[in-house]
Amino acid sequence: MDIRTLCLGLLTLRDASGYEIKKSFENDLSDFYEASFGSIYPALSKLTAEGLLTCTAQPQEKRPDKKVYRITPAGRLAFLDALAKPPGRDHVRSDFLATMLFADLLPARHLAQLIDERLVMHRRSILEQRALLKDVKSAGKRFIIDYGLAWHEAAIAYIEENRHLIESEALLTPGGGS
Amino acid sequence: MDIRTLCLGLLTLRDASGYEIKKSFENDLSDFYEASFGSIYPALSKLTAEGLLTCTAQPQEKRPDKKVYRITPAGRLAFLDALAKPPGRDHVRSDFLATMLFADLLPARHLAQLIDERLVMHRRSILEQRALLKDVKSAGKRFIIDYGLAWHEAAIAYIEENRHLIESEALLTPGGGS
DNA sequence: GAAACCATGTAAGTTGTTACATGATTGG
DNA sequence: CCAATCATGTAACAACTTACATGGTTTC
Repeated sequence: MDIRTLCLGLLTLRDASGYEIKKSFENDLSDFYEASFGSIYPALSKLTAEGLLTCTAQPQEKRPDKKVYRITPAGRLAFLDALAKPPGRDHVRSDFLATMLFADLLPARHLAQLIDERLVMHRRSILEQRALLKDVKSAGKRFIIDYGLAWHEAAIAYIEENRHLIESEALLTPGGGS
Repeated sequence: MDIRTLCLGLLTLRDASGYEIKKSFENDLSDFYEASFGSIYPALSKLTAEGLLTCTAQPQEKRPDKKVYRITPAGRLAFLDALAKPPGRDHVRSDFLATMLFADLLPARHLAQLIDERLVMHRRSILEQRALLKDVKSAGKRFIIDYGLAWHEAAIAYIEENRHLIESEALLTPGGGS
């Protein structure tokens, strides 16, 4: 599913501006999707040009107009059509895991630090997602946020239980450099 | 980490041809990285041109020469340099989870089928990864394959325990179409 | 007073995929 | 006999990110 289609989908949940859609990507969707303004704004313009969205400009003083998008009936149909197609497979790309593959090339301290930071990141994500969960009504949104939480917790558990397997083989270089 | 750098890294583990590197991506790395021939072959050519790899063509009868790449000392340094930089954050993109966000727009049967297929996919991945695990010696490789297994297992557990939350809200459309 | 937030948009650049081009061999 | 495996490579295309362009407001 491309950004364009996801924007359309998010607008089935509520009317929103490009900026608010970006926030959505950074909050609820942050664990399994990303999008920058550079892809969101053009997507919204194009969808509007195609009649799948309408746009109402709310004049704001001393600021660019806030453009609130609303999905049209044609937009809803188009989105249902996209949803009906079998979902593609996940695309994952983890620098962290790629690095762990080469754990034995890293100085022990550096490796330990990377792992510690990873754990911190997971714990921070858990706190953020839990905070979001409080005012979520939609079952779908709750499901995916909880999924993210379960994933972060599983990752923490796995890493804590197994880090010794790679740390015991890491390079034992005494002096790091400076 | 881009494909280019990962190819370089894989060649720190053993000499390999482009074809074999592709296999590696489809096996050990399949859960958290992907790469097509269209990115691998040009990457290897470029790395060779830059002196980070050497290439030995093994003539094969009735087949294109098999080009076996080997990392050079300069290549090793370049890779260590890349490893030293802090890893970027994960990039995940899951069509499945995006679809689940809109579970209430889907006919109940379709939703149930998507979830069932997802579970099948996870179970198949577990079998494949377990098979790979048998002849793995490197601690790093073992760590990441086990990580994948833990992830698949956590996903199955989560989905089985929570699918009812979205399935009870799915559209109750009696006739699907045909 | 600096950083982050609000608010939109474009253009250039990166990175990668898909499809094409070629073709023998092996296993079911 | 059909599909998969082995084996390499290129060109066109897609999709997205980064950086630029602009500028007031709120929070620490």
